[in-house]
Amino acid sequence: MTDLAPEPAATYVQVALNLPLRREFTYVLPNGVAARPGNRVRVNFHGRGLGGVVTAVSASTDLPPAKVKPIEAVLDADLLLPPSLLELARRMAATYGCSLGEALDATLPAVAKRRGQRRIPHLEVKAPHDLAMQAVLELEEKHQAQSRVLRTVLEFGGPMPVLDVRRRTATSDSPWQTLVKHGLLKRVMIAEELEELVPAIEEAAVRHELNEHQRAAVAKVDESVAAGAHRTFLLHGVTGSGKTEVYLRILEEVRKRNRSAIVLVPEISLTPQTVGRFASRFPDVAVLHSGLTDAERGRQWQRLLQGRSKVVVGARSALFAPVQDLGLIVVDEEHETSFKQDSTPRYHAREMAIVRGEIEKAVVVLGSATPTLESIGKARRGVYELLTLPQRAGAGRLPKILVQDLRGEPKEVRRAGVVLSRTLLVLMEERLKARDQVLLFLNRRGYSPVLLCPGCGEAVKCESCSVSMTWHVRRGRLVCHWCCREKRRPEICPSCQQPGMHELGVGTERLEQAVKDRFPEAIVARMDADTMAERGAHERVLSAFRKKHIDVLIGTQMIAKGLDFPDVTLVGVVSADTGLFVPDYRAAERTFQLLHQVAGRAGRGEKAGTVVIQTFCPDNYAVEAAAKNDYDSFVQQELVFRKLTGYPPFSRLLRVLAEARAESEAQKLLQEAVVPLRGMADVEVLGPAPAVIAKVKDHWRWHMLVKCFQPASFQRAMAAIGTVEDLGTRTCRVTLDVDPSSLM
DNA sequence: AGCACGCCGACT
DNA sequence: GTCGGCGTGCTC
Repeated sequence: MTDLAPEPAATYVQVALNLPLRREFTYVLPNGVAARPGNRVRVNFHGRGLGGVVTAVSASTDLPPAKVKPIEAVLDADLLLPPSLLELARRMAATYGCSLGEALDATLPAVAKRRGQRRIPHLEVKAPHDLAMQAVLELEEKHQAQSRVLRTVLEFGGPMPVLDVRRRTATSDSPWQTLVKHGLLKRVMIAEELEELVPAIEEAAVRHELNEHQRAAVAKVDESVAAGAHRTFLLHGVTGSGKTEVYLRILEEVRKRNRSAIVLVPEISLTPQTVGRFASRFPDVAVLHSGLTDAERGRQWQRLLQGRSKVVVGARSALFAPVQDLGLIVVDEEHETSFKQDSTPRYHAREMAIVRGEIEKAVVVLGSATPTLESIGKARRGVYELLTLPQRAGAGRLPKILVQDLRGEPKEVRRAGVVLSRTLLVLMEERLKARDQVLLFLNRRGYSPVLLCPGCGEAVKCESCSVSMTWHVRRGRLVCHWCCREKRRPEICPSCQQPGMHELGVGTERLEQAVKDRFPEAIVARMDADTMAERGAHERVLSAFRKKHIDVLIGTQMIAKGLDFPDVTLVGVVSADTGLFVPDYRAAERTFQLLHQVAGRAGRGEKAGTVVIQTFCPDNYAVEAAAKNDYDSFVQQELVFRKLTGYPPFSRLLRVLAEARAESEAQKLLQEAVVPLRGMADVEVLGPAPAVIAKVKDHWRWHMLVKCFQPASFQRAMAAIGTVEDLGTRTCRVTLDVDPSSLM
């Protein structure tokens, strides 16, 4: 009865799954199904369907055959991940200590589940309104989480995305799931609202005349592209020096050689204005922005694989565009922190751009008016080639910068809380009379960052985080900027029961109020995360500003970058000091960058611009250098500080963060993790110590900072720390951050 | 990361 | 007595 016919040889594949498991799993290919490395597959993993990527194919396996499950399906067989991108993902996993599957997930577009729009889970109130209201009150006693969730959804007034509910209430899935089970809430799938990013070609394809510096830069880069070898350039051009025109010319050259190019821009710059500029010059440009549906993203991918688009513009993830014959990668505004992903895999697009350049023998151009110290350091060591654009192109002139020492302001101005110096007020009045436009920059949203009891000196703090809550007038609530928890404003001090809580400090909301009070006839608009929550709001305000329907625009970081309005002749930095005293070695660098960028918003057109920088620290070297527009002098001084302290560019940093409900647990975990690092050559460890924000969402945080002075010691430190999933426990989460952008 | 199994408290 | 909370273990 034995069937002697030989079994056809089975084929096994290694599959990387998007899980924090740093190993691959073996599956068997069903008869007649073929797969290659780079194919995306669907597999059954522990009872659930998961997408994965084939990384290797083999004829045998050491595993007991019973354990090996078959591949369920090979997805989009024609959409094969190019080997160079598989290699890039491997390098990413090795550098950032994530699993290959996680790295690949960042590299590949999401599989479109359905044709058309993506549907995301929402919660809506199922019970009648008064019943739900009653439940909120009843649950307040014993199930605060459920009460908060229900209240939040009720107040939202319609289906609310689950993600937002969780963020707003700082809870897990379990409270809303219980509410669903009890019939108070209902989970519904609703198509995500999407706006089309229309690459409106407002601007004609003007080819600006290049000045000699621009010409030299283009020639240098083109020479390298022609040579067909990898090379990284650092293009340092002052604001308004015409960096974009340089990129466009280099792109033209690359296209002439029939090679493709990727342009990475910060998320915030991905406006129709920028896109239009590229689109008008390169009709086949593919724009990869965050508003694309998964299906659209997939289609773009296909177009790129087929070589139908050869120029790609996009934010961080556009780096993984599967273009053929890559010749050039541009990273515009290379100092922007949005190039660093702040969730796993915590990669830096700039670093990965260079790796991709190495793999595919492409030229990389990093551009900035204020390059990071890391990049300048590399340029000085000859790792990058420095190209400089020292003057403004076209009509623009550098603005006049005044530093206003706030220490000299009369008491009544300071006591008012809202600090608009007389200098700034006089200039505003003058410019508004002339029908010019004014930008006021303040990097702090809300009305006041602190609500203080003058009696006992206690500030209202978030119950879940160790930060004070910000008072938001329009919402009429206190908001925690770390966990988004909200609560009503207490009438009396929570600690000493005295009335008369006092608003301390100034945010954009308060500034807006002050400006409206002072200039009642002016049209004032505010741009920050609060006013821009609505889709399309960003575009709407900027377009109104462009049409001069707004006289004064107040904003946070959001207005610091890229805005180019010819009638802005006055820029006020309301407080240059907000970022100066944060416990981060880049405090000075970030302040300089910000001041420089903001100042660059003035005098873009024919008219001369003025910038007023208000500060309590006029002697600080970052403020001084920014006021003099002197990047080199800033770098000179900052390098001395970095050398002395051993921070980048003189080391590479590695941050390990442990978070747990019990503080001692986080502490203990790190104290064990640090042992193998102690005494390691060319490695210095700071900590373990409580993190700057010691508690977030009821989790206590400890961290340590590892300075690695050699590439080899970085590798050793990474190996010694081991895998995060081994380190972490059920109750203590561990995060490994290479080249961390935040140390909080 | 999920999602199972397995053990202790507050409800019928 | 059970329902249901979240603490360990495993995944080809």
